[in-house]
Amino acid sequence: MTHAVDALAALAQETRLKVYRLLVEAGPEGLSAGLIGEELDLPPATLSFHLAHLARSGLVRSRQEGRFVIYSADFQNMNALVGYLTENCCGGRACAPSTLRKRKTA
Amino acid sequence: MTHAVDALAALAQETRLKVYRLLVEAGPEGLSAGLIGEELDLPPATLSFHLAHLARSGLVRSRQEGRFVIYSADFQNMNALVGYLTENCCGGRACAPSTLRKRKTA
DNA sequence: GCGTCATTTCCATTATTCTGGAATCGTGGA
DNA sequence: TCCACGATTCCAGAATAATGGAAATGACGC
Repeated sequence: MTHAVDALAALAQETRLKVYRLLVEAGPEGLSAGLIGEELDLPPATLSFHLAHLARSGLVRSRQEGRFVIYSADFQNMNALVGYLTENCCGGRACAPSTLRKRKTA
Repeated sequence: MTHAVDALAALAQETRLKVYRLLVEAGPEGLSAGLIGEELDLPPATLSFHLAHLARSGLVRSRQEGRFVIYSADFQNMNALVGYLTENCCGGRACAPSTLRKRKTA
């Protein structure tokens, strides 16, 4: 529960959402902090603040690679979050909102 | 984009997340404001503030029914949000994080 | 060890959000 | 019309989050 709130709060901010989506697009290889900052044109302190926030939330991982710190999206945790949000949907009864069934999430 | 941030911000708060999950569980019929407040033990002003927030975000709908206002989860918008978050996953390349593929979301 | 470059921490300022009591609005029944 | 009740708005105080410059940390090559 607290985890979910943290994860959602991490994404509920324009800059962090941009960072996150950039990392989702980048895939498991991830991107260095520097590249992200360049791409989104952010001052280092601001970027670091937001990256730390995302990492704390579990939605993003970081690994050191030489002088760089590489960030990447944690797809498992994102998936757990989505699961949590739709848990017990419609109290187990047949679920009218059909759109929820169609997902295959490429 | 702004929509996504609003939706995420709406859920990124313990009380609102509880309300939302309650409504997901309740299904399309929804629950009256009063019932929600009773269930979660919230003062009316606080509850109203959070319900308004959720409704503004589009994740929750409200309809008047006699003297009651009934709130219900908007499953379509939630689904759109999830889609947005995983858009362009891994830049279109074969997607290593397999967990994302398995979802069928009952 | 020393300079360089990537990233983070420190800090103060500014802005935003949460909370809940009291007053108000709106609907329906008597 | 008047009352009762459900829900919302108003307001102000308290708490929390975002921003970015400057200084500190850490890693590598020489």
